[in-house]
Formats: sequence, C-alpha cells, structure tokens
Amino acid sequence: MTRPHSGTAVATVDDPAPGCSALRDCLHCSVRHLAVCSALSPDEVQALERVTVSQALPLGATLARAGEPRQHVYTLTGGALRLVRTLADGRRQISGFVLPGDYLGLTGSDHHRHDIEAIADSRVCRVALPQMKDLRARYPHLERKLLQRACQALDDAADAALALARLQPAEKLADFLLRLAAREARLGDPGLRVTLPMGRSDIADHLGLTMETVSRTFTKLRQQGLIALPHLNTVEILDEAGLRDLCGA
Amino acid sequence: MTRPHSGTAVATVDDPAPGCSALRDCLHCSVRHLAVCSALSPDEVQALERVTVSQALPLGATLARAGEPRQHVYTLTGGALRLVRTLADGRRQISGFVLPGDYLGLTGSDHHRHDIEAIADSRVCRVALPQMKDLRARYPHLERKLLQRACQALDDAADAALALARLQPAEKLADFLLRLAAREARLGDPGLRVTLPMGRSDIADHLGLTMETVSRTFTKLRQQGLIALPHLNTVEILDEAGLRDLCGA
DNA sequence: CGCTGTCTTGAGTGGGATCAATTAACGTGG
DNA sequence: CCACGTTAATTGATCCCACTCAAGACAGCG
Repeated sequence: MTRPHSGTAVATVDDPAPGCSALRDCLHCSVRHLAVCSALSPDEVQALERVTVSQALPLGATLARAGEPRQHVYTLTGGALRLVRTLADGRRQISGFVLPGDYLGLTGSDHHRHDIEAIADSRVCRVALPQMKDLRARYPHLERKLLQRACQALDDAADAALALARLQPAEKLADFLLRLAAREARLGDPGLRVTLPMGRSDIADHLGLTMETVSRTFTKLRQQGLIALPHLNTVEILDEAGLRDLCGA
Repeated sequence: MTRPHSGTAVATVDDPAPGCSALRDCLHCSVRHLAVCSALSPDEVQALERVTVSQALPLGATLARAGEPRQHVYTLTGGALRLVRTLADGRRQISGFVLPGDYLGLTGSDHHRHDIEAIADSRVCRVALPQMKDLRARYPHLERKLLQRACQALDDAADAALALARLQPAEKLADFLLRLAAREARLGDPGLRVTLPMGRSDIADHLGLTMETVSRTFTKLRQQGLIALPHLNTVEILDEAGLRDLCGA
C-alpha cells in the first residue's frame, strides 16, 4: 500500500532536533542538487547546516495548501509528492510529481499555487525563505543553478503541454511512462522496471483523463506487449522503441 | 490582414547597420525588460550597444526552426510571434504567443524546441549567446531578473496545463481571452478591447481544440452576451465577471 | 473470513472532432 | 466602384472516442 488513505491527511511534523543523518542528507542534497558547496569552507558548511531543517512527511500528509503564504523552499530527499490543483467544482489536475532530488520553490508567487501532498512516506529538506534569499545573494552559483533548473522545468512544461493538448490516451500514457523511466534512470536505476508511487486516478488527473481510461489504456498497452504489470504499481517496459514511437518522437 | 500567407514564409532579414531608432529600441527593451541598465555607466551602455542587434521579421517570416542550434536570445520589441511544435503526423501545438516585451531564451536546451514564426510584422532585439553569457556573468542583477521571469513563466505554464487538461472549450476560450486582456493591460492598453494577432486555428492549436470548435465557441460567447466581435480580430469584453467565473476562478 | 478501498471491465451516452458546404472579409484589377 | 478570386471563418451533419454510470474483481488488512 503506497497510496494515501482517503482524505484523512496527517498534519506535517517538524523535526526540531534533526539527527545527524537527516542533516547529512540535507547537506548532501544541497551539494548534489544545487551545487552550492563545491568550494565551501568548514564554517560556510556550518552556516548551511544552521538554515537547513529536515522534515518528515508520512504518506497522506499535506506539506502545503494552495493559497497559503509560502514560508520555505524544499528539496525532496526521499519518497514522492504530488502537486494538486482543484477547481471549484472538484475537477482536479496534478501539475507534477515531485521525486527525490527535485526542488520546490521555483515560483513567482508568494503564495502556494498547489496543494502539496505526500503519496509515500517522504522527507524534505527545507530552508526558510529569508535565509534562502541570503544564500542566493551570497552564492551566485546557486542563482545560476536555480535558473538552469527553472529553464529545464520550462522545457518539461512545454512537453507536458503538448502531450495534454494533442496526444491520445495511449500516447499520453506511453509518454508518461517513458518520462518516469528516464527520471528513475537518472537516479541510478536500470530503467526497465518503473515503480509508480501514485494511483491510477493521480495519473489520470495528471494526463487529463479519467481513472477508467487510464486503466483501460494500461490493459491495452499490456495486451499489445509493450509493457507488463507484475504488480499494480510496477510497470515493466517490454518494448521501449514501441512506446517511443507511440508518442510520436 | 494580420495573418501569414499559407506556407510561403519569408526568410529572416538581418539589419546589419541598425538605424539609431532600432538601437534605441533595443537598449530600451534591455533597460525596461531586463533591468540591466539601472545603474550603467556610459561606456557600459556602449558595450551593450555593441552586442545588441535589431532584426526585422515580416509577417510570415520564421525566426527559427525546431531542432536548429540556438545562436541568440531575443526580446520582442514589436509585433507578435508564435511558438509552434508539430508532431510527425501534422498535429500541431502552439506553446505560446510572444508579445512585445517578452524574452526568448529561457530554455535548458542548446537547440530550438519550437518553430518561431511571426504572425505580424515584428521586430526583435537579439544578443548572441556567448555575449549574453558575458552579460549574465557581469551583471548578477540580470541573472536574478531572468530567474524571476522563468519562475513567472513556470506559473503561467502550470495555469495553461490546468486549462488544457480540465477546462471545457468555452472555459478555455474565456481563460485565453482574459489572459490576453490582462497582458495588453500590462502594456498600457485599457483592456476591454482585445486584439487577436493570431487566427482561429492558432487559437485552436494553442488550446488543444479544432478551429471549428473555437469558432463555434466564439459565437456561443457572443450569443450569451459575454463578448462582442466588432471585427474578426477584435474582441470586446462585455461581461468580464461572467467570463471570469466561466473558467472557474 | 469479511471488509474496505482500489482497480478493472462493461454498457450507454454525449460532446468535440471530422468532413463538407456556405458565408464573410479582403485585396486586386478591370 | 464593382466583379472577381483567394483565404479565413462560420455553420451544418455525422461519427467516434472518451466520459459517465454501474457492476464486478482483486488485494490488503483487521
């Protein structure tokens, strides 16, 4: 069971005295993902440790709600989150899934624009906004890295928009699976076995479909021999080339 | 006639010896839109002038094609462009429309990801990539401004994705018109009269619809008294509140 | 073993796409 | 100024696919 229980979201829980391993994770993420520390002195590392807080998010917990004022930026160090937008009448869209290494804070707004919910037991590394501002002022390298990430995110957003606007359900799903596989591959995994931390309706709300259509499309891809579904949340990519020219690339 | 003729795109034409007005425009755009020059010395302005080139784009001209290596960044100083992606089988999506003041260059790729086409007689201010790199290294303020813009663009992309995924045709069109009106308002225009530089099929390919549906939806909004269409390319917003709660905001 | 929540599968409907024809807008040349 | 030709936009008729509603299968867990 990797899915959150209905609507009973547990409140977020801080980690006021982070253990050394959590702190090391945070620094690690800062180093690896934001490349701040490439040439930091020991006291600079100390300064970083002071502004960095690890926070646990059990499955189903909500990190933020749309409309709330933003207080921190985050880097996901483990687990998975979803970014949810809901219309007045309940229509839902999932702007994206946040996986380990992803940075949360690239927005021009001072309020959250999404509900941010944990779809697996997760852990984030967080920095308060004013302190992040200081860091960015102090390390131009960080600013540059953030801009790089933002540009990459913009490219991804354009790809997603094309998929939403013009791909058919099977193409959307193939595209989604390949994208997920590529992301897991970048984190070191082989790439043929993709784990889906999210449920069918999350996929549907991400691709602009219904749960039923997603389910039917999974069966269709399976019957065509393009994928296998050993478990509900595990997809094995049998014919990557086949998937790839399904989504017209 | 503000629409490009069929497929006969005129090649882009450089302006090797830009007149003083073009140069002033370029500097103006750099100042106003990237806020580089807020505290520049005269010789720094000279340096900027040297890297800045104005380029005219007649209606129908192509500034770049998807797949080509990127050579410059641009700021649009007049007219309008469209960013087009085309699938192998001809399905088309327009990622966005570029209006005066917009910056072209926020991408992580070193190749163009869109066809960039002028949908009106246009003019861009361009800077070669290596020189832009220098500028960014020299002026941290510029880097910060670009990041701000990228973040804003990301927010807009999320909004667009929600619209593509979950809004109905009438809602999509209402959202589009309001967004366009807001954009014109930011450039000083009153806001009740929106000029559409693009044709119906461009709107369709932007919203993930067909030309016919866009046309039908226009008539529907008109019959409901929400808008008026004095000319083909002019929309008058009669009931802004009505439009606004159509798209669920 | 039954309960709960999720996923799958089925049958029927509706809305946007498709195909096709008409109308409108604009520019040109007589 | 008007008739013509071209291109874009509108309107109409039909179809198809994804949505909707509903039932059934499956897994996880107490």
